[in-house]
Amino acid sequence: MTHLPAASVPAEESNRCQVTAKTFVDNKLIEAIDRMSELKVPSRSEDFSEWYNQLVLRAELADYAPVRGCMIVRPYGWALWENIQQALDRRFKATGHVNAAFPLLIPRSFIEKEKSHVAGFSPELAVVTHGGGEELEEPLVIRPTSETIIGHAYSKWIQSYRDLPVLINQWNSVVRWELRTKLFLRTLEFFWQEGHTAHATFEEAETETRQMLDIYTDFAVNDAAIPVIPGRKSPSERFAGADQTYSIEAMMGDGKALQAGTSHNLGQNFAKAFDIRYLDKNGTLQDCWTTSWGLSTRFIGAIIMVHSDDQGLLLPPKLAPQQVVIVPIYKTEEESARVLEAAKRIRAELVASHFRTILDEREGVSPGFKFNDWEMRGIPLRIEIGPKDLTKNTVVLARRDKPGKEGKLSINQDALAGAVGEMLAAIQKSLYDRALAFREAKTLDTENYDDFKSAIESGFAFSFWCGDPDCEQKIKEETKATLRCIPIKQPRRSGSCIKCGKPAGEQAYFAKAY
RNA sequence: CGGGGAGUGGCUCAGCCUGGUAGAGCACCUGGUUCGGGACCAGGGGGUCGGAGGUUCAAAUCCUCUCUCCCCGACCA
Repeated sequence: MTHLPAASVPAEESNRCQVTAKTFVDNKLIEAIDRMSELKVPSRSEDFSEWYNQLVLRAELADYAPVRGCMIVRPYGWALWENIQQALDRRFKATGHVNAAFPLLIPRSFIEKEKSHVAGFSPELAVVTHGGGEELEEPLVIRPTSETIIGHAYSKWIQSYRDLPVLINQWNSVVRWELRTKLFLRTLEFFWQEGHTAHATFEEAETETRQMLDIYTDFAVNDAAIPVIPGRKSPSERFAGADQTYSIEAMMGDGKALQAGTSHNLGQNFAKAFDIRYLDKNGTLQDCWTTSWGLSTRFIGAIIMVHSDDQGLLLPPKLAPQQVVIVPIYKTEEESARVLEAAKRIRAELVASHFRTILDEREGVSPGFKFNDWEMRGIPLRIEIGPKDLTKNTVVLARRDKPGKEGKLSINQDALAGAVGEMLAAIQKSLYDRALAFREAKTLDTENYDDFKSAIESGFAFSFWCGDPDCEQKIKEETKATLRCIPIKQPRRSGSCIKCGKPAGEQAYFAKAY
C-alpha cells in the first residue's frame, strides 16, 4: 500500500462516487489506506512534535492525567524508567553513594534562605496553604528540588571533618509549575534522582561534581546509546544557587538540543544559608562545600527523540524492558502446537541466558500485525518461528533498526543464544553510531554570524564566545538559540567571538533547545 | 500567561450554521474461514455528546462561565 502516491487518494470523493466496478475498487483501496494511516504514526519528518506525542501514547509509555501538565507513566514507560534507575543506581553505589528519602513538603521559609535559589524557583512553586481543614501558619511548598531540606538535615548531621564526605542520593518526584508542558520533557511533576553531597574542600566538591557528570556521560553513551556533550553552563544558564553547573547535552532527531542531565557545584552557598559546618583538624569551624546532581524522566524523551522512527519506538537493547519478542507463525492447529512448543523452548533458553524475552501467543492476530505492533513498541529484536523453521531447525532474526527484509537473518537454533547476544550488541552499537553521525552532520564549526544562523536552523553551531553575557543574550534574542554548554574538550585554543568579534578563549555549542 | 485550534462510544471523525433527544469506520465480544509484513464474513455489546449554568415546550446543536489537550510565543530538568 505504501507505494501508492498520496495524490491518488481523493478521500473526500469516496462517499460521493457512484459505485461502478472501478470506483468500487478505488474505494476499497482508499479504505485500506485510511486504515493504514490510522494504524501508522504521523511521520517524523512531517510533524516531529505530533509524531512524538503519538509515539508516547501509542507505545503506551504514558498518558495524560486529569490535571494540566501532569502525566501518568504507564507500566511500559515505568519499566523503561526502572532500567534507567538500575543503570544509574549501580554507578552511584559503585562510587560510594547511598540512597535515602527526604520529605515532599518543605517549609516555605527554607526556600527563601538562599537568595538566588528563591529567585530562581519562586515563580514555579506549588504551595500548600491548608492542612486538616485549617489554614497553615506557615505555608508549605512541594519540593521543586531538595537542596534546602537536605541542607537543613546536613547541618544537624555534620559536626566534624570525620563526618565528611556525605554522599546521599534520593529517587523521588518533584513539582515545578511549568507553563508549557510536554509528556516526559516537561511536566509539572517529574520523576528523577537528586544526589546531594557535602565535602570538606572546594576541590573535593568539584571532583564530585565532575565525577557525576562523567557517570551521566557514561550512562548516556553506553546504556542509552546517546552521544552527549559534557560541558559547563554559562552563568545565565546555571542552576539557581550554584557556583558552577555542568550538563550533558544531546541532539534530538529534529536537530534541537536537550539537556539530559546536570551536575552542580554549589560552592558554600547552601552551606552558609543552612549552617552546614564542620570542625577541621585544626579545630577551626569551616563551611562545607556541597554539590547536587540530577537526571529525570526527561531522559525517556531523549531516548525517544534520538532513536525512534516512523515505525514507532526504537529502544536501545540495554534499557529496553523487553529485548526480544518471539512471534510464532502457523496455519493449522497441528502446526500451532508444534510451533508454540518450539517457541516456548526458545524463550526458556533465552531467559536462561538473561535476555529479557517475551512470546506473543495472542490468537486471532496475524503475524504481520504482531510485527508492526512490536515495532511500534520498540523491541530491538524479533524472532520469527514457523513450520519452515521447524523442518530446518532455524529461526528468523529481525532487527528493529533495519526495516523489512534487509534486517532479517535466518540462523540455526543451536546457535541462538550467541547470535541473539551478538545481534543485540550490534543494534546497541549501530544506534549509537547512527546518532553520532547524525549529530556530527548537523553540527557546524562556525566562524561568522551568517553561518551560525544557518547552522542553528537544523542543528548545533560550535562557535567561539568571548564570555560576555550581552553577546549570549543578543544571540538568544536574534536567533532563539541558547548557549547549551562550553564543552570540557576544547579543540582549539583561541578565536574570535561569533557575536562581537573580540578575542575569545573557548568554543561553545549553541542550539535551539527543548 | 498571551495568540490560534480542538474536546461527540476505546480510537479517528461526521452531525452543530438552519435546535426535535446520536451516526460511520476502526477497535471490542461470539462463531466460522484465515495466518512467513497491519486478514475476511456474519452476528452482537458499548456513547446523552469535556464540566457547570442559562435560553427554550425541546439543546450535541444557541448563550455564559469553566476544565483539559495540541500548536505558536515569553520562563524552565
